Amino acid sequence: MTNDETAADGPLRKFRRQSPDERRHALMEATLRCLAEHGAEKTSIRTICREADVSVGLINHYYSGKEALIADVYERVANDLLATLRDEMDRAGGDARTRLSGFFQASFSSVNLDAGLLRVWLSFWSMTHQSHSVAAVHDRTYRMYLQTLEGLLAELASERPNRALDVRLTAIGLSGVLDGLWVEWCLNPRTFSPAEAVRICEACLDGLLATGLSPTASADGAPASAPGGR
Amino acid sequence: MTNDETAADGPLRKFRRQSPDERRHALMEATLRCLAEHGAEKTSIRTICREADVSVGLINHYYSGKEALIADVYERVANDLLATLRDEMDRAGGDARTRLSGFFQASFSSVNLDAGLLRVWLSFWSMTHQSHSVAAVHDRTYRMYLQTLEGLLAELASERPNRALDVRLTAIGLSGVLDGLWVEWCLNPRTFSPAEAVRICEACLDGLLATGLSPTASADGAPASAPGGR
DNA sequence: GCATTTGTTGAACGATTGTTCAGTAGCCGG
DNA sequence: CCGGCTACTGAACAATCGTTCAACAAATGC
Repeated sequence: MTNDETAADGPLRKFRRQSPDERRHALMEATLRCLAEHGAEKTSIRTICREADVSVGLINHYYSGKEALIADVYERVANDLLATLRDEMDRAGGDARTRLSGFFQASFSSVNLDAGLLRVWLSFWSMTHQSHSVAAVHDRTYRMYLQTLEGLLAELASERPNRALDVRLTAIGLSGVLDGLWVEWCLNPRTFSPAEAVRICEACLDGLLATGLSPTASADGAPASAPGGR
Repeated sequence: MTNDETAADGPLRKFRRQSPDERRHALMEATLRCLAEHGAEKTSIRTICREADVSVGLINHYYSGKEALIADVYERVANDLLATLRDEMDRAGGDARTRLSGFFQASFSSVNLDAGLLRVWLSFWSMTHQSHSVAAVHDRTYRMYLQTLEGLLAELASERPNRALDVRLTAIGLSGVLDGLWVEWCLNPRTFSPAEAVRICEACLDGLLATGLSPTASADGAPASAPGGR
């Protein structure tokens, strides 16, 4: 079952040589499955190798260590996620507001709403402290994530030139709601539904757009009754 | 230095007997320091015992295992955080809107903005999968956290009876922004400032209040241009 | 002062960790 | 068909993991 050799190969072959690219990809996939299933704490070199159906020594042949492997997986997972979100966003519609809604809905689609996926991201985040490379991957991918949101918001702002809008802060706020709700849903799916999460994001976006979060406002965090607070 | 015996005790005493409550408290504090410093992966029974200046066997005398100890720490940390937030909130002012601002500011005060503290929470969250008790602590404490926000929002809604407001969903949204921004700040403090985080929360709150998130709205997550959207 | 209670120790257990490296074997050019 | 390259194996390593438990010692009551 774990060995999908063609039948003609016979039982004699001990292993199959693969190109570095193929093998690296297989190792990353196996690592991903292990992280999702057991979490970072229980994911050992041996667990990964058993999942990938290779021997313990192979990982250190392709990677300098466990840390480098996981950093590589992080980069791949983050890029895949962003690509998926962008696809769904573009599929949603033409104007910026509709595409933002598509972004929200894709964020809370069944593909992403998985406790295993949360375990994967928690593993990455826990490693940012001990591993420079993992922290670097986080910075790089999160910046791209923000840039995607900023692009949409800039487009949306140009459609409504009468209002000022701090694109950077608004994007940060959106990513905050999205991430926060996603984490909480994965930790306890019974608290709210994905559809409710999307509605919350829409409402927050409207609030961020109305306020504008203009950079000219006072720098300190004074509470100050909100200007449009009625 | 680690032994603060009174001078008269002399160098002969090997250890000091303590009451179960004292010892349990000391073990929890030591565990907290270890989780903040090294993360869950590198926090072993031996690390904790060295930090608490006790022998390896003592933990299993007070707790059924590592898991039970950490669940206990989780409960304590979550309760302490909520108590602090409530204090700062009440200190902020009288009306609900001002107290909510106080809640925001306390969430992003220097006490909470610590990468070590994030490591602690990541440890807890990663364990919800393998440990029933840790998951139970999360459910219980997060519910109390939500109830605090819901109380403030209900109070705020009663001050403005003309608008409908889904208190539950709004509280979930707020907790999402707060958590999401907090996690992201701890992962990379250079992206935005605490004061900016507070401003974002205020703007999101205004948006949530304006929309009302009334439960009568369509249940599906249809984008639909927001009713009050200018 | 002595016996009792029990908080505390620390050696020892088997299991598992990441990494190393000498050796094996699949595959490709000849 | 055969040498050579190298992807690959897997035993072995030292270190560390969580847990156990018999022995020890500090406090308490007598």
